[in-house]
Amino acid sequence: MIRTIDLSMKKVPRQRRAEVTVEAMIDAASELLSTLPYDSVTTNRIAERAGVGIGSLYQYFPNKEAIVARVVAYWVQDMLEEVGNALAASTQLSLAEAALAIVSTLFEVVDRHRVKVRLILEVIPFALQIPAVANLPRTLVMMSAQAQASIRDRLNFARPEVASYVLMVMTRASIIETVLHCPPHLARPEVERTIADFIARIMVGNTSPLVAA
Amino acid sequence: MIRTIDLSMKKVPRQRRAEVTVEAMIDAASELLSTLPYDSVTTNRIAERAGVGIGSLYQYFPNKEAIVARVVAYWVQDMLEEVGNALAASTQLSLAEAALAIVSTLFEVVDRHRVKVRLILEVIPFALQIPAVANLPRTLVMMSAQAQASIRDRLNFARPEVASYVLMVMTRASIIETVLHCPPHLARPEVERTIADFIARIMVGNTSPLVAA
Amino acid sequence: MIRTIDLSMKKVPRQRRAEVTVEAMIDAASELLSTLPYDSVTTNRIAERAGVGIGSLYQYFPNKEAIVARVVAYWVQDMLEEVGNALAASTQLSLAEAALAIVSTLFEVVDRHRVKVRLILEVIPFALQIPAVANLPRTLVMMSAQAQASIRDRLNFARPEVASYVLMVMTRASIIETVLHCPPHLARPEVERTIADFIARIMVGNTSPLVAA
Amino acid sequence: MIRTIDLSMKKVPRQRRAEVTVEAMIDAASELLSTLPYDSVTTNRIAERAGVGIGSLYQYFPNKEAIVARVVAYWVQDMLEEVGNALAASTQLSLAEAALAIVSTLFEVVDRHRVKVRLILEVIPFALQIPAVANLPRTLVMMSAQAQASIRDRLNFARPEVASYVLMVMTRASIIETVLHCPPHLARPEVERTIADFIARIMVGNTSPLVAA
DNA sequence: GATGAATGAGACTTCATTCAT
DNA sequence: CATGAATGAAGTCTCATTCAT
Repeated sequence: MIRTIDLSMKKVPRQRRAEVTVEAMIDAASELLSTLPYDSVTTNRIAERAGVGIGSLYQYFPNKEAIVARVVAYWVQDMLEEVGNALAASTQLSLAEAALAIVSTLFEVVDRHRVKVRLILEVIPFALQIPAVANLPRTLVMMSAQAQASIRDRLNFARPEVASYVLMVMTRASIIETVLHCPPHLARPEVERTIADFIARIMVGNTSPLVAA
Repeated sequence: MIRTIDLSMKKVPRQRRAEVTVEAMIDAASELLSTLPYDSVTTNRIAERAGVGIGSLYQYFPNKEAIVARVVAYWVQDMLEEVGNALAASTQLSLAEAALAIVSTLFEVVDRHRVKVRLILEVIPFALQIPAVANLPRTLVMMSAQAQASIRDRLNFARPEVASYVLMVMTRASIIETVLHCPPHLARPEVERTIADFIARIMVGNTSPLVAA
Repeated sequence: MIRTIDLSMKKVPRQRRAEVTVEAMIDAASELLSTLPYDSVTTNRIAERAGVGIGSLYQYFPNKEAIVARVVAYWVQDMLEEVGNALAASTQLSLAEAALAIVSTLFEVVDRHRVKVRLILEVIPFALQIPAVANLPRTLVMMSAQAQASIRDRLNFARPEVASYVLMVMTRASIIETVLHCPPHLARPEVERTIADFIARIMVGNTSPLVAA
Repeated sequence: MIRTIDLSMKKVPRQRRAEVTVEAMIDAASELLSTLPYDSVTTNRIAERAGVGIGSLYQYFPNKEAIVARVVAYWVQDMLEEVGNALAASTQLSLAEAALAIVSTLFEVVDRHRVKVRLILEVIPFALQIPAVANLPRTLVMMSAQAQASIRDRLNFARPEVASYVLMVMTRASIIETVLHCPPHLARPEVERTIADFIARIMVGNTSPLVAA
């Protein structure tokens, strides 16, 4: 039922020359996707921009979906790397400080890659079928869990898994929503601080009798 | 830069007969959008399903976008109405109870309209340019504010506007994300309760010195 | 396992205007098939020659195969009509005379439609999957049987069905083969007479003890 | 007007290694042709299956037609050899016995090579332009004439050449047609016997005054 | 000699939109 | 007003063939 995009290549480039070509095609696709309306990004234009024949593109990618998916997968990989690096730097903090650190980190990364995030979440029709994207929620939960192991230990949720999930969804969604669609009359830095604050409240509140039982 | 979809009709139906025709076209479009892959919803098919000639469709709508936008606008209107009704019924509750009530309400409505929500947020490429959709965040904030006036008064955020915005974004986003993409190994009711709980924590936490001061 | 070509039209022409268009397309296809190498007969060229847009072609035919199949079906229909008429005129003859009449008839028709016969039997790759073509053997047997009812009664084959089949295959194949590929050093009229003679021998021979038992 | 396929090789393999390579390419082509739909047999696939680079293929064959033609030529050569051997074993028989022997022989060979026969006669578009195929009728006539020299002498056709030609066409065509397209409701062995019987009638009939005179 | 990356003409097909009837 | 036949630009993708390495 749930189709998954095929990321495999028709032919794996063996020679250095071919590698360069494939790279050029992916770069071209990436640039065009970031520039033109999605439906204007045609395979012909990608090939043209990459400076290769359309036939070459189809030697390595079985169809249009495949190359777009590949590009998106790279984007996600890059962004996750950045997030990972940043999170790794935020250990050894108090709960509130950690919340702010994580939120700031995500905010910064999402903001810098605003265009790509929008493409993935709101433009490319099958983006959610791309494995790297479909796994994002889980990946992010795992990453922050690892990075914040010390914090997690201090938390004491009745259902840690559910709590982590909701916490991450709220964090991620509010950040992305703010970056992409924040009403202009609200000051972004303030929104950012508020998000962090709310996240902290949730974590702190955990110590209250309301939840942990 | 930010294009807005033209919802105006080429010609306003004057006769009763014409009104019925337009309605049939919108119903047909609505059904097809809910049924087929987006790219399979062609204007010709809409006309056919509505039992009118393709020419008639273009007498009332300037292009494909227009009729799709119109359909989406109706969807949004309907859903907002339901949300409004439900919220109105949840006054006079404690903070925690109110949080749970609101979350449950939204959950239920979003879940029932799952297909349409997904179409709006993840499928129809220009949905976010449709005024009714673009205004959704503000509208929801206002609606819940009105409905929960008593609660809002008991809250005491430093920046009420920012707080409301973030609160609503977190609520909305986590609900929608859960409805559309909740990992199967998490029990939905539990997720729902957790969301409500977290929202309550944020509101309750407000009384703590951590924030308001 | 045995695929059959779909001859149905995507849309049946309702208006007179549409009928004319479809006719033009079929005529154009027929002419091009009789003129160009098969692979050069493209749908675009057919539309161009018919003086219509390529889109119009695809309104009525789901694909290239369909229009080619339609053309072939018409060809077969026309030829069968001619054969039928000619056979009807050859009743009331002696066995030998009837054999000659039938062979002559078929020879004449096949020869006049030489180009089309070649296209059907040797060029169009899927011709044998077209119902009208696939049924040809049976159809021909039936037609000649009807026309030559009086003769058939005088024959007395042990297995009439098998005998008819073989008789017709031999007749048809030798005629077509001769028309299409007769070695130039053999005089065609003589070949024709020989074929008729051999067919007669088979029928006459039937009276010999060799077969009928 | 009548184009003939170029069977010549661009370069004649001089080294033993090259010979092996060419053989591999021909074998690969033969297997693919016998296995896949004709349009799926691409030069690239042939090279791949042969375990050589596509470039190598074009070192020895000027184009796709050439290699296909070469394959077909080999097929025909093989089949003719089998026919020859079989016919050689059927001398010294009575007319009727000889007819049955020849027909049986051809039937068996054609049936065993059914797939290749179909490819040659109904699938490969230019097969009839391949010399080996174009000469088949003459070749078969000559072969059976040689093999059945004693019989031929006993026959006494007015125009031996024409008679042989027609006799062979009828035999060949009815056999092939039966193997490839015999209606399922007819028992093949019976059809086979009937063919042989009819051929015998023709030959025997020769002694009757109807013809020879 | 062998390779295989690269090519690009051109095939089929779709669908939003127009306009004569 | 309504119709639906007609349009054609533009998209995806294939495959025989070349040529630099």
